Amino acid sequence: MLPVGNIDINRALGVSSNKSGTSSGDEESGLVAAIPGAKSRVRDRIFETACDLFYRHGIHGVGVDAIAAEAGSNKMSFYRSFVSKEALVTEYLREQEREYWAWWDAAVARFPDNPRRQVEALFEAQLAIAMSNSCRGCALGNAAAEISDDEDELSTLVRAYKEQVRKRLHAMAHAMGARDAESLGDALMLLLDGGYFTRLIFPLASGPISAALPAVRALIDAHLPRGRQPNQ
Amino acid sequence: MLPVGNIDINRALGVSSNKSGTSSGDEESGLVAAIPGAKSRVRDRIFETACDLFYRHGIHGVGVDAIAAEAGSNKMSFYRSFVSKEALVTEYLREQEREYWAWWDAAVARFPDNPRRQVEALFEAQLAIAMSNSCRGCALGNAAAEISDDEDELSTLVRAYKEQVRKRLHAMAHAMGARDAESLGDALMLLLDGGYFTRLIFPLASGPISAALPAVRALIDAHLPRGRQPNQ
DNA sequence: TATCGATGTTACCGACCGGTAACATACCTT
DNA sequence: AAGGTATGTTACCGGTCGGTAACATCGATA
Repeated sequence: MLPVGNIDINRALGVSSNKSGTSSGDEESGLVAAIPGAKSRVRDRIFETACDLFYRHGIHGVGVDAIAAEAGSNKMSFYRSFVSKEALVTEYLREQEREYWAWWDAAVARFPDNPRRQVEALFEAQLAIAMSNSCRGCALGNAAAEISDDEDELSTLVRAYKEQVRKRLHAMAHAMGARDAESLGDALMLLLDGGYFTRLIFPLASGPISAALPAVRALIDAHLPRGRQPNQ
Repeated sequence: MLPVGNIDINRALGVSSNKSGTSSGDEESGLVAAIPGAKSRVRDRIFETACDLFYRHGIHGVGVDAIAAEAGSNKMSFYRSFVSKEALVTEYLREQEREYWAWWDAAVARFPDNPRRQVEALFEAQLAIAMSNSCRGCALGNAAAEISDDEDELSTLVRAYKEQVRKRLHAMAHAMGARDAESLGDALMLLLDGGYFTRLIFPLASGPISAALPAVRALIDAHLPRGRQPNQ
């Protein structure tokens, strides 16, 4: 019924969603049994609504009926576009991951040759997002908190994502010439995820998340070879 | 059916649960309408099972039928001890908070006059818990991730708990004479919660959580007045 | 032995869940 | 105007959910 008011998690950085034309030429051969190739306005609307609702109320907290209704459609149209709720959830997580990396890359792209500034920019961008009212931390991480360990597909997806985060932070720590780069990268990850986690509870930036950036700087300083702390 | 195999989150530190005698004298006047005064073996068994299940599979992921069955009882006996599932959930969160502070106090008690060592001991204890197979991070925080914001009672409870954590860390940072004690305390909280959050995904201590303690030390050093970094 | 409280058992309720069938409409294309 | 495609509508299914009623059983106590 009521319009969604969709505020995207990465709106703050201008990362575009999947609004690409979906031009009506059918590149997928028409006889695909599964639905994933389906292109339609309803499908897009439903998917966006689902993403929004999942993020705001949790995956278990939203039923397909509610999703379809909030998208101004109905359950039957939902099942014409998605084989099951679980398939939708998987797609939701994948989309979140896609948007996350787009956001990450955008934040980092401004300082191609300065890994230290890249890391700082990352935490600046995180803080910027945290200032949004609709921010509820990390979508993938929250999903991990509510799905049980034995839901293999989902938790594998989330695990792979988190491992990517870790790998990238390791790489950046190494690139800036840090002693004990792995340890620094891990510490950065703790600060990052700590920010997401606490943002779930504390409104806007009133929580400890504001302390992330100074801590990041101090930690990097502590891991840089004596004598060259400059670079910024 | 199968026995629970209850491994408590704070078993690692020897913090006892609510095993106190529950001596059969009824201090509560018998005509209390609500159940909370009820004392019985079944109730305790059900409650412990519920705590275990909630922690392992999430609150939405466990029904009262499953709880009662796993406790070797049945739904009817459940509702003789708890007014509703929601009431049980509230009690679960309260219990988790109680156990958490007991754990915290135990970790900190060994160094009554050394706030820096206290903080370090806290993170050591966290790492010790993270080594347990059954560890799934912070029970209260996970609950926050799966309940929607409009569940007032629960989220208020979690918020109060997190604010307590923050307050205590601020106090400790201040007590150790840190410059910018609030910022240091917040950074410590980010590391702490980051550890809980990542522990959800990474098995045992293979995740970034091992980097928490060194980072804590480096951050404290950076916040201590020049000249006196000793103390350990 | 009689009684009473705590517990187990069965059956049930209404609500909601994920998912489907059958049919009606509206629109776009030719 | 004709046909097809996308969408809406209604009704339904089996299962599970939180929650309750009625009755049976067991054990301690008096």
